[in-house]
Amino acid sequence: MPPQKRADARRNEQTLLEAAASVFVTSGVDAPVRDIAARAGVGVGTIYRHFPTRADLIVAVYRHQVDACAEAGPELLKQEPTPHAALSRWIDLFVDFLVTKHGLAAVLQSDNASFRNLHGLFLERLLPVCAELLDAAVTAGEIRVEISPYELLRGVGNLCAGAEGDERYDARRLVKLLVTGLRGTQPGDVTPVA
Amino acid sequence: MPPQKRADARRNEQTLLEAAASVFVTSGVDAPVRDIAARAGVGVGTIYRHFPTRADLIVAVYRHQVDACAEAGPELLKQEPTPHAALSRWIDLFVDFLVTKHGLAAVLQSDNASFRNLHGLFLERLLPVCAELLDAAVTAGEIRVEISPYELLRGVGNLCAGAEGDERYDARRLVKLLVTGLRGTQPGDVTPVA
DNA sequence: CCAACATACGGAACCGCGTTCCGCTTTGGC
DNA sequence: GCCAAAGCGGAACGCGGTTCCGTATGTTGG
Repeated sequence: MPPQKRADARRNEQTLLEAAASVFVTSGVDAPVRDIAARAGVGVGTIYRHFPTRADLIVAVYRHQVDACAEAGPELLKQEPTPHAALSRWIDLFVDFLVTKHGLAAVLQSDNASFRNLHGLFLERLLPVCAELLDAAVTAGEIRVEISPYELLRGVGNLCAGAEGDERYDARRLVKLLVTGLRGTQPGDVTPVA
Repeated sequence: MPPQKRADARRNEQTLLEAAASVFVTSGVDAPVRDIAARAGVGVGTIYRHFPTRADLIVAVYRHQVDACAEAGPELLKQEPTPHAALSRWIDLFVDFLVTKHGLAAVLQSDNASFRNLHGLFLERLLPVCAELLDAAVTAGEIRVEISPYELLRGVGNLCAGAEGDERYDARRLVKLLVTGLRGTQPGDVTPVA
């Protein structure tokens, strides 16, 4: 068993998470590390002892929400009338999450080495869920297009990038288009357009 | 009439464009300005006298290709059997262009002030063309989904971001999905899937 | 309660990047 | 050949992530 961390260290870690979360809200996920340190009233060194890289901090801040999103998957599969509906709702959740975090989607697709972790966390948690929902929809015959869970997730993530602050661009609409497109062309299907 | 530029200046501008193009190919669009200067055998100052910002240099390097893409639009409208086919082909061109330029799509969606120009050039040249094709497809009754040219262009661009170097992610497939999705669900339609 | 040691802290320093600035060089019209 | 004007090189600046290390502080055995 590793020895307990010092009390002040644990306190600082908490403070940092809160400071980061709050700064992310106001200045976006791209906020300078120094700003977060300042907000938390600590030195930058302290950040880096707790979170080896910027990306780790971001991961830590959003871990709970990502988990929540992941856990919602199976629930939706039970509640919604069809697997495709569940998939669609779940993707809505994902999109809501991304779109409300200024700059998150953008940073998610940066292949900067330091952000691998971020990408990694999202994949690790969400990919299995996405796969489950997608599989269900496929075996239910609701999806007639070849697509991998990974591709779907990335596609949706990409569509969400830079979606804030541009009233001409509505990520949700495009994602909906994509998800609807998944079912391929079905004869006699009634698709509400508005 | 503005006075002629000095001979060495014109020569340098050319050299710079070539150097930049070549560096972009090997190191991606994100290559450091210093690398480009070194490759061209000039100082960084020279770059900035010719191209006020990084983005302007990128714009200059790709202007011809963007123009070519823009000009292909009306052509396709004449050649292809239907407006939707023309739109689809045109978007293929656009995607090809983006995907083969390492990092371009990513930089295109960065809302960094300095990249506004880039975004701007693309929009200025391509938006009208996209609008024309989209309009044609709409009035031909081939598209039953509300979408603006801007949104389409951005969506496609976004889907292309980070597409290189990830064999699990095929931007073309997703774009195709999106474009197919534009027609909405049509009864008895024959959509070639492969 | 008090050393004495490990642990954690602050923030200066470092590196890479875009961009700016300025003293020097080159060009081209006379 | 002369000399503005135009252009050039690259040092210097600001900013952001990350590292380092001298100092402070929590912890623990006496």
